[in-house]
Parts: sequence; structure tokens; C-alpha cells
Amino acid sequence: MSMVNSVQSRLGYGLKIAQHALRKRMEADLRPLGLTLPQYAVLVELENNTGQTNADLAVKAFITPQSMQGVLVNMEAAGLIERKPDMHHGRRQLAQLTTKGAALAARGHAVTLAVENAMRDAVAPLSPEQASALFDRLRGAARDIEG
Amino acid sequence: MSMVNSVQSRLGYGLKIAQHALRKRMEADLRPLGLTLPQYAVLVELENNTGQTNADLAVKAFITPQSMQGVLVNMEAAGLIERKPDMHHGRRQLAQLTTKGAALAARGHAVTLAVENAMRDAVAPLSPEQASALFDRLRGAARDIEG
DNA sequence: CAGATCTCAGCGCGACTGACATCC
DNA sequence: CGGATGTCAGTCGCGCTGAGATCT
Repeated sequence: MSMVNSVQSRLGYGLKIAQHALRKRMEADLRPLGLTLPQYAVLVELENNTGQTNADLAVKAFITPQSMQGVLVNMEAAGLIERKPDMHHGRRQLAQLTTKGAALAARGHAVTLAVENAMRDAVAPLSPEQASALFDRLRGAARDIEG
Repeated sequence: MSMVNSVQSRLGYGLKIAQHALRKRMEADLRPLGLTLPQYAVLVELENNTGQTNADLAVKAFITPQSMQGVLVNMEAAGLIERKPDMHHGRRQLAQLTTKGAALAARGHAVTLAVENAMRDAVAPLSPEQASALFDRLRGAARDIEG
């Protein structure tokens, strides 16, 4: 009995190629704008809720504060965001979009529309109930794997 | 209508968290052995088919030859693999496991058994037909996304 | 004190560009 | 010769760990 054909290995492989395709496609779409995937994620997050700390943004992106720190340093150097000390809290740095950052976020939305459409095509043959079941299955897999 | 609740965004989010959980879990399991995820993948691949080139291994791992080159340099320095020039082809370097590498591969299999079990639990409530449908759905999503 | 936050240093991975060697 | 393939070198960004400093 070959391990590569077992049910759990097929699920792992399926997860890998699907998420890999999604990531590669978005990176390719955003590259012409000079944006990386985590940078675009930060732009979107600050667009929805301005004035967040490094630690806040790290939690949203599922990465460590140290990793997000490097991303924010690059984005500030590129003029996409500003970080201003919190008046009421000594060490906190609140990040917000610059005019340039907001404009790039809008262009990013336009560029990733095609990917959104591809995702819709992927779930198009499913009924709303089946689509929700697929989502719940992925959530459940993540929970089981985390132990 | 909120975009974060749309069907395609839910699928993208589900893919992200499930694959993220799988990767993090395997990294954590392999770290005590001094192995990274791509290193373990190379060990498994060479275990199944010895004497492969850098370019061969890169294709299997879905990364560029340049990226795989860095991985193999580290593994050769750690004594996990050997690379010997192909007699019949001037520039090719054929990689094979060392005794140390083969032993670490075996330990890696033992350590990742728990993750395999967690994956089985994730698909346990599904019938074989439903599990295959889930796999096909992920493959189809990857195909749609690639365009 | 403990907890939260930010920062710096080092390492490995993965991408990219550019260059060179080799094979057909 | 020219095209395809394989390797090597340099640079960049991401993500991790470890450690330290500062503020509540």
C-alpha cells in the first residue's frame, strides 16, 4: 500500500498545490506594482482599520511581530505607511496609510480581481450549502492538525 | 455586502489556515531533529529515487532550481547528502543520501506520523467518495487559479 | 514583579537577475 | 552556430528564533 495514495496524503497534497497556486498567482499580479503579498495584506488591513500596532498586524497576518517588523520597516521606507508614537502609550507605534499607500491599495484591488473571479469559478459548481461545507472542512482540518 | 464574507474569500481563507496549520505542525515536529521542511522533502524524494539532479528535485518541490541549490548546499555541508558528477553528462550533479541522511529520513517518518494521523482524523467523517471529491475540488481550484 | 511592545542580530528559504558551462 | 539545460553568484524580502530594552 503506497503512502502517496493514502487519503491523508492526498489531502495534504491538495492543500499544498491549491494554496501554492493561489499564492503564486497573487504574487505575480502584485509584482508589477512593486508590492509583495504581505505588504498588500498590510495595506488592506490598514484600509479597513487605521492606526494599528505592529503586534496587531502580526496577529492578523498569522506571523510573528519580528517578521511583521521587517515588513513595516520596508513599507515605511517605501513611503506606503507612516508610524507615529501613541500619545497615551510610550512604546506603541500606530501605523496608517499614506496617500501613496492608499493609492497602491486601490490598484492592488483592481489587479487581484481576476484571482477573485478564478476563486469564484472554483466554487461555482457548488451549492451555497456545499461551499459552506467545504469551508468548514478546511477549518476542521486546520483544527485537527494543530492538535 | 462585505467582501471578507464572500464565497471566494472564504475559500482563500480556508486554504490559508489549513495549509498554514499543516506547515507549522510539520516544522515543529522536524525541528528537534535539526531538519527543515524542504530538507525533509528532499530526503523523502531521494529515498524514493536516488541519484537526482538539482533541477529534478526543484521540480518535485515546486521551487526554482536556484532555491533548491541553496537547500542542497546546506544539506551537503550537514553531511545528509552527497553530490557526485554524472559520468555521462559534464555538468550534472547527482545527489544521493548518506548513511546519516538515510537515518534522519527514518526518524523524520516516525516523527511525522502524528501529523498523518491528524490528517486522517480530518477526513474520517467523510466517505471515500466524499474524500475524493474534496481532493478533486482542491485540484480544480488550483487549476482555475492558475488561469 | 509580570505582561505587553518594540527593536536588533542571525539564519534558512525562496524569489529574482545575470553569468557561465555543457549538451544536442 | 544556436537553443536548451544545469549550475553558480549576488541581492532582496519573508519568517523564524533568540535576546535585549522600554513602558504599563
